[in-house]
Amino acid sequence: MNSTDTDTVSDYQVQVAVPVPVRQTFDYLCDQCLVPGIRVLVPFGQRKLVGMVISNQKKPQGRELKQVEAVLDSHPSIDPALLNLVRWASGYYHHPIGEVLNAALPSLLRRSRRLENPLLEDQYRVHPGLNGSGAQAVLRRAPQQQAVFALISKSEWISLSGIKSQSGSSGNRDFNRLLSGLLDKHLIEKRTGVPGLDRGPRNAPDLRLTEGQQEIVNRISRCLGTFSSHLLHGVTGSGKTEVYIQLAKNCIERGGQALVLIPEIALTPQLAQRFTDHLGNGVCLFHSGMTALHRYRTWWKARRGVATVILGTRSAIFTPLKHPGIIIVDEEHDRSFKQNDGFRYHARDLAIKRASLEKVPVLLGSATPSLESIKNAESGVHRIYKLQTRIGPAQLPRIELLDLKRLPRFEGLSPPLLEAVSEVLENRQQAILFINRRGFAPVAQCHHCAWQARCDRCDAFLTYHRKSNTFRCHHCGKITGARSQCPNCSKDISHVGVGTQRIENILRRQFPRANICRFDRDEISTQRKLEKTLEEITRGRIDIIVGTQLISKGHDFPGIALVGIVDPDRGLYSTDFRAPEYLFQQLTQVAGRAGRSSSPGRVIIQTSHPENPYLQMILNQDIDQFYTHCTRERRQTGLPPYGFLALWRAESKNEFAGQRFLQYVRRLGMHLLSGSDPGRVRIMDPVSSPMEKLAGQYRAQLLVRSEDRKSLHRLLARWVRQVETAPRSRRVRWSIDLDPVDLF
DNA sequence: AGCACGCCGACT
DNA sequence: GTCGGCGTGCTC
Repeated sequence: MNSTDTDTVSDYQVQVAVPVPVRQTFDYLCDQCLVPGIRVLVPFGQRKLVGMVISNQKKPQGRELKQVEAVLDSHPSIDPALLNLVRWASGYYHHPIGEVLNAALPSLLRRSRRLENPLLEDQYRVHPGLNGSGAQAVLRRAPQQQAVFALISKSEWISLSGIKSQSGSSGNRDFNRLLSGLLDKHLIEKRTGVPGLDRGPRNAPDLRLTEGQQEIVNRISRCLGTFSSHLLHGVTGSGKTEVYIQLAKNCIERGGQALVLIPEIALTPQLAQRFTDHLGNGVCLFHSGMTALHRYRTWWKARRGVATVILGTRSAIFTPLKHPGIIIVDEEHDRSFKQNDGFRYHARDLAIKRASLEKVPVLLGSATPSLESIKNAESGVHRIYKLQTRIGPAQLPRIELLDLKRLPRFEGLSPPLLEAVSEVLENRQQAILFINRRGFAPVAQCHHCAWQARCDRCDAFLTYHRKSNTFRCHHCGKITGARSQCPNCSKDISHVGVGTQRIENILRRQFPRANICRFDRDEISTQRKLEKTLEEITRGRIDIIVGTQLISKGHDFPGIALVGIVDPDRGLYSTDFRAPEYLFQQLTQVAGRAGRSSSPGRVIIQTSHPENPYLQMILNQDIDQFYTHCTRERRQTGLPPYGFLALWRAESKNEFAGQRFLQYVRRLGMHLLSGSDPGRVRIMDPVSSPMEKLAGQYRAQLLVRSEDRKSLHRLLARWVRQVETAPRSRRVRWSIDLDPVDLF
C-alpha cells in the first residue's frame, strides 16, 4: 500500500463520486492536486470505475486509502457551477451523486476516455505545388479519383464528410481508398483540423416583433447578467418563439450563450431551423435522437463557448456553458421535462436552480403554464408577462361541444363532425382529428364468452393494430400476432373503441378523394418521416391529419381550419389529481393548431359529458377561471403546488414483496417522525400502483405528503439512508421520486 | 450496480 | 463428493 516501490509520494487526498447506487463518496490518495470536476479512474473493490473528484484536501490522514489509478482530465470536465448543480440535485432528489453525475456527463465521457477535441477531423486540399493540367493527365484512367479530385479542388480544406455530402448519392464509393490514391500521387494533401464555423445567420427573414413582444424582450434583456426568473404566458400562436430568438440574440451580442430547453425531439426540426435562420450555425442541438458523438460535439462546443445557442431536450440542462447568458424553457408545462426512471429530475426545476447558480435569467414559456409556475408568478417568484393575442391576422378558434348522448356515431365520429370535415374539404382547407390513442381499437373481445385480449405481462388490454395485423401492449411494448377468432369459442372477435388507425379508416371510406395522413408514433417513426410529413402538411398536400398528442405540440401549420377532438372523456375520469390540468393543457394545445392564418378556425369537441365544468371552461376559453378553480382545489386539498409530495416506489416479480417492503419503509418513517419533530409530514399507506403489473413486475407505491418542503426533506434525508442500508431493501427494486408528476 | 463469499439442493 | 442457486455484505 505504501509508495515504497514507486517514487511517488501521495501528498493529496481526494473525495471521489463513483457511479454506484450508494449515497456516499469514497476517498483516494493521489500525488497531484486534483481540482473538483476532474475525472479519475479508481480501483473500486475488484473493478475499476470512472469517478469524479468532488473535493480535495492536502493531508491524507486516518486509515489506509487506495491510490487514484489514472487522471483522465487535465481540466475539469464539469465546471464548478455545474458541479454545484449536481450536488444540489443529488441532495434535493435524494439520489446518489455518482448517478447524478452520470446523467450530467455525455455518455462518451462516462467511459475511461480522455477528454479530446471531438471536432478534429481529417481535411484535404489540392497539393499547393500543383498546376492544373498535371492532375488531368495522371487521372485520365481513374475517373472516380478524378471526380473526387474535382470536388476537392473546388474548396479550401474539405473533410471526408464534406466530400461525401457534396458528391451526392452516387453509390457507396470507398472514399478512403480514393483519397489515399490521390495522396499517394501527391495530388492532394491532408491535415487534421477543426472545421470553420460560419457563424453568420443565413437567409434570415426579418424578425419583426410586435410591440408586446418587444416590450417583453426589453424587460427581460435588462435582467441579463444576474439571476431572475420570468414566466411568459402567451396564447398559442402569439409568437413566443420570436421572443426567445430575440432574447437569445441580445444575449449573444453581450457575449453570452443561450440554453434553450424544449420538450421532445418531435418539434426540433422546425424550431431549430428558425433559430439557425436568425442566429447562424452557432446554434447546436442536443437530444437523445443524436449519436453519442454528435452530442459530445455539441457539449464540447458549448463548453468552449463556440456554440451560441444550445437547443435541447431534458438532459441538455447539464450542458456546460462557458459564458452562460440565459436559460429558456419552452412549453414549460410539458411532462416530458420530468425524467421518469433512474435519476428522476425535473429539467424545468433544475433550469431555475441552474440559472440562480450561474447568475443568469431564466424564462419559462407556455400557452398553458403549470400550476406550479402560475403559483410562483402569483407569489412574486417569477415575473409574469402575457401575450393574449395571436400575431398577424390570426384569431383564436371558436370552440363547440357536441353532445354524444344525443348523436349517433360511425366508428367514433358523429354526423356533425363528419359534416364539418366535409365542409373543410370543400373549401380546400385542412382538418386535424385528434385522438390520443394509437392503433385501431383499444379492446378486442368476444361477445359470446366475454374473452378479451390482454397482455400477460401487464394489467392491460392489447391494442389491435390493423396495418401490421398485430396485438400490441402499449405499456410494455410486447407484440403478438393478432387473432380474428376467439381462442375459447372460435367466434369472431369484435373491436371496441377507436384509435387513430380506425379513424383514418373510416375517413378514407367517407372521403375517398381526400389526402389523409396519420400522425402518431407508429407512422412517424423516424426524424426523416417527421420532416417529410410536416413539409407535406405545410405545403397543403394533406387534407386531413389524424393524430395523437404528437400533433399537438408546437407545430405551426398555417392552413388548419378545423380541429376535431374525437374522445376527450378518458381524461375526465382519472384518479390522478392532475388530470384536469393535463386535459386542459392538451385540449388547449391541440385547439391552438387551428386558425393560424386569416380565417379563425373551428374546434369541435365530441363528448358524452358536455356538462363537465372543465369542458365548460375550455369551451369558454376561460383560462383565468380554470386556474382560479384548480388553484382553489389544490389549496384546499393541500396538493402541489400548495403541498409537497414524495413517492416511494417498489417493484418485484413477487406479487406481495413490494407492498411488504413499503410497509416496512413506512414503519421506519413513522419511527423517525415520532422520534423528532413531526413537522407537518403525513405518510400514507402503501398501495399497489394504478397499473399494478407492468412488464412482468408488480409495482407498489407509498405517498408522503407535507405542508412544507423543509420538514419533508429533513425526514427524507435520514429515512432514505436507513432504507438504503437495510438488508431487505435488496429484495425489491425501489426508488424515491421527489415532486412526482405521474403517480403511476 | 457488481463482485465475492457462503451455505444449501441435485448432478457427473 | 462437486456445481451452482441466490441471500448478504462491501466497495475508500
